[in-house]
Amino acid sequence: MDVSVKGEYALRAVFDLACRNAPDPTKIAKIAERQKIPQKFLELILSQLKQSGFLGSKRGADGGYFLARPADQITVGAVLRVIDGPVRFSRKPIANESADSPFPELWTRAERALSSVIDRTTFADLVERWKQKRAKRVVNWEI
Amino acid sequence: MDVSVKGEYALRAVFDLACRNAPDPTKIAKIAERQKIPQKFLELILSQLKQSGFLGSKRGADGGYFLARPADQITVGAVLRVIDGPVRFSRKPIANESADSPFPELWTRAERALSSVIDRTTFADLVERWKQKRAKRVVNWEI
DNA sequence: GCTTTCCCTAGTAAACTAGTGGGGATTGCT
DNA sequence: AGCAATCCCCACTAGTTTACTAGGGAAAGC
Repeated sequence: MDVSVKGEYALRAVFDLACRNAPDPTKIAKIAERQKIPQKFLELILSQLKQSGFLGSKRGADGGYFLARPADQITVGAVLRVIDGPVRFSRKPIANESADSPFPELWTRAERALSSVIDRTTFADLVERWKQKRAKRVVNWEI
Repeated sequence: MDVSVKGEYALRAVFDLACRNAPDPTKIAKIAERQKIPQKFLELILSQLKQSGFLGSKRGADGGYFLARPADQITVGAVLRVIDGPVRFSRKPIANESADSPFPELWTRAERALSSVIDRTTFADLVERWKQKRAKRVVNWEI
């Protein structure tokens, strides 16, 4: 019922890349350091995110990872789904289970409510909100 | 990210009791049979639901379990919380984690969306909806 | 007093989580 | 061409959680 550590690492990594929207690649080691993620574990995650089409990479010295699409076309939900599996509220129903129960309908309602949050939030949104928050804090300090 | 089998068993058990709103107790074995739940496992779950105040019980021959409150005062969310733990979308943040991230706010939004579904749905609602669905099906058959 | 029921503690196989380790294969730089 | 930095890939593992099962014990009703 909650997103795994791996899932949160994935989100943080994509967010890190979305923040610096430069086209030049960022090294695994840098992301790992900034986001406090075990490097070897992060390698696994980034590789998976690349396979799924969210990230691109460049090898060799001065290589690294970068967003394969603009940040406003990557949603939190999509990233979570490839890392943590389908975002359900209930578990997958087993085959010959009688559907004669009121719960499946409830689960789809719950999942729709969830999706309406995480599938409408892009990393561009997150970066923007985060910058605004930062700005507000600075203003408060200056008063 | 999804409710456990145990959680679903608990919901089905409470639903079973809510359907027959009789005040006389229902035996574990009956619930287990109707809902296809391993009996010993169900004992564990019912005991937990009693400790949490949802159910009452009566011992001896002709004993069993019953709802401790009317069905319209038991929500799906409340039952799930005592069985599966807090209904979160993200995991509990560790202590010294820098909150300097855009995600906590997103998680609270997701959790609010979820709660708005499961904390507003009572077992009385479920029973009513289920009966209506049944009725509709019968009508269709009669046409 | 005997059975039927709830009640309680412990254990356990399988699956999953959160990593680690060891080495390749590519690329860019000099 | 040589070298170092980087991504890439596969296997392995300690620890935790899940979904149960075993084996009784205690109380209530007939």
